[in-house]
Amino acid sequence: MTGTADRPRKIARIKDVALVAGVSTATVSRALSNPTLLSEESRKAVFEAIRATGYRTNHAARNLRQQRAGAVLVLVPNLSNTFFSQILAGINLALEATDYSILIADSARPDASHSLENKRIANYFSDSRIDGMVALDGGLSTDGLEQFSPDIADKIVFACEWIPGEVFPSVRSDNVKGAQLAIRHLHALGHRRIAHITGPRGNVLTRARRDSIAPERQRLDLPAREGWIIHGDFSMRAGHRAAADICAMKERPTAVFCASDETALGLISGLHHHGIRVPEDISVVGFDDIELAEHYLPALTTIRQDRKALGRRAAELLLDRLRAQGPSAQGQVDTLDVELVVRGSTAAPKS
Amino acid sequence: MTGTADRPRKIARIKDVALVAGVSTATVSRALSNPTLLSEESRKAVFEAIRATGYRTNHAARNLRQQRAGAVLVLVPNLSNTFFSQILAGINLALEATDYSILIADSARPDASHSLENKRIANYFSDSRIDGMVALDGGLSTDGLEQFSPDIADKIVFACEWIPGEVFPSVRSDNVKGAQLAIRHLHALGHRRIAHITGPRGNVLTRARRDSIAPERQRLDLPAREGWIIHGDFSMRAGHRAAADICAMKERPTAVFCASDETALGLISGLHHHGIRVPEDISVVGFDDIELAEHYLPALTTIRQDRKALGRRAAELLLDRLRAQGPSAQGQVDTLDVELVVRGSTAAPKS
DNA sequence: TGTGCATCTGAAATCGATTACATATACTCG
DNA sequence: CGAGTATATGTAATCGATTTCAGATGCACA
Repeated sequence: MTGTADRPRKIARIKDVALVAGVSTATVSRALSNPTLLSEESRKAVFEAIRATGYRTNHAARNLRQQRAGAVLVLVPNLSNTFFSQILAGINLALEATDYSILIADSARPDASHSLENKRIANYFSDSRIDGMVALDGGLSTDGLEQFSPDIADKIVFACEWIPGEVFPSVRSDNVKGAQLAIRHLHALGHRRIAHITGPRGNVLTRARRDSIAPERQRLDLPAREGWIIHGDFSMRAGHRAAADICAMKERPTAVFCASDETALGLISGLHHHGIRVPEDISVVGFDDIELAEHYLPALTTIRQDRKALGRRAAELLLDRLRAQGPSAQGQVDTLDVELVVRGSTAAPKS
Repeated sequence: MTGTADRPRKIARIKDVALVAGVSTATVSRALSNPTLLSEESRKAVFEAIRATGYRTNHAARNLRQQRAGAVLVLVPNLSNTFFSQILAGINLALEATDYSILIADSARPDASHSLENKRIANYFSDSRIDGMVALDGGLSTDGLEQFSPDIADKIVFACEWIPGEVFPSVRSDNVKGAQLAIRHLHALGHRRIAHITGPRGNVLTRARRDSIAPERQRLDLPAREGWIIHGDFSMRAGHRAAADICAMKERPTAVFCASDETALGLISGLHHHGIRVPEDISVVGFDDIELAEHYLPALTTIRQDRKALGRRAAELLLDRLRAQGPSAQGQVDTLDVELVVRGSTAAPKS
């Protein structure tokens, strides 16, 4: 009692369908790719035969003939980092309706050099395993990418991060606005001494967020101290460590804008260990609005970026490029809006 | 000034290599797959030609000929859920050395029925897009999977979750031991009234963890109340909501064991809103040891499961099965150890 | 009636590798 | 020395689809 009907022992090929339908394989193929070409009669016969045989297209054969791979690579800086799952979800959303599969690879290979790493990526292309790539890692070295032939460069889109000065199109959040919103919010609450914990050195997001602060400080006539820019790396640990630095300052800031939510949470935790309360003693603003931000104690005031949309847009952009024939416009940048989400970790400074 | 050497305008095929090396395509192919078969002379010639032409194997062609797909599907219940990225990282670790690509798909399709969903998965196989699958979703309905032909059933491995009573091999954490460790730890601290917030109804992990509690309570002679098993769904929100329930109890528990860290964190946050302190008033234990657990306020006592190892083992198991010829042993279960990590969210009960 | 065009279909080439089979050569051993 | 084996290589079939090209049919119109 395993099933209602006997299953064919072999998987049906297009030849079998043609046989059953009493037509040629060409006709079956056309029925699938361009049904209007066929007469009503053969169309019916073919679809009936497909149903009867349980036929499904063999992708390897199709891809070989059509000189495509049918897959898109998503290059994630670090798969273990939970930050990227939302972006991945967005990419998946855009691609699951298409006949492109998603292939993932982790670009964080501590043992491999940059050039080796880039070779590995290029190989995905030349192996004809992928047709295009969504890169989440702005840290790819330009050297290696230059070695990509120009038509491969047309098949890469960056999401979230990007390579400064390069031609690859990218989708990113409005990091400048995010930083401005954070500073203005703190300023509006009455804060003047505002510190910043940065992301990792060399990262484009680090730079975009960090460098937006100085002009904004100037505009609002806020003081600046060198020590108020604290080096971090987006991690909780970085926030935790920064707490000690901040406690040791003689001119202690009353508010800290962190380049990531994780760092903000680590900071709050670290400050707590030092007996400093948030937001009573120090206000903290994050960046990202990860799910946890809402549930932390205190709930985190942060800059929300829509990671799912980021991934989705990037995938759509890539699809456009893959479907387009000739070389496409270079350096297209798609900037997604961010918004300030005010929660419990910010308040007016004391006194 | 675009590069140092001219790049061939067309991608080299095996035929080109053969031409350059002065051998047949068969010899080139053998040089790649089984070099010892060749004479020193031709081997050298071939490799030299490969280097000269920049030849890379076309995977579509190879896969077509070898009747394989060269990819493995990872079925994730919900890509947005950050829980799975570590497992994914583990799977990646095991597969990146092989010539299998990782393909991901999200099984959370609210619009689709189970049978449709299962069809979609089966299609990945019959499309010859994948050779095997690592499923992280124990919620796959058995109905659909029964429709898979037996040889497809040989190509599925479960990680983390599993389908009770089914033949698919699986890799899982020792959920029973985890629950026991949690209860014993609380008992050792002096707690007697211990509540539990479960995972989602119908989930195998929910059941495994929940059902391990009663025997342990009995063994330790701890009281049980019906209300002390609170229905949840692994989410923070569930923990948040449960806080209200707990506060309303006339026989309030002094400790809560949560089926997930996220729920535990939500609970702590919720309890805080009600003016109940952790661990002073109520102790809380989680399950998973997500990165955040260490950095929360208070740091979370929890059961650590090695998600990366989970993914890695599952992938290795799948590889074994794929490489094996005939049908393999059914129902193999690989249980990974868990450990108790004691942090700040548990303490002896007051008075 | 014949020409021209539109519509539909099939035969066969093609994508790029792997591999079964055949063959050629060298070597071993009775 | 000849049969038998091992070694090295090439020829051509093969995987399963798509697509070019050509042919067949039917119809409109001069």
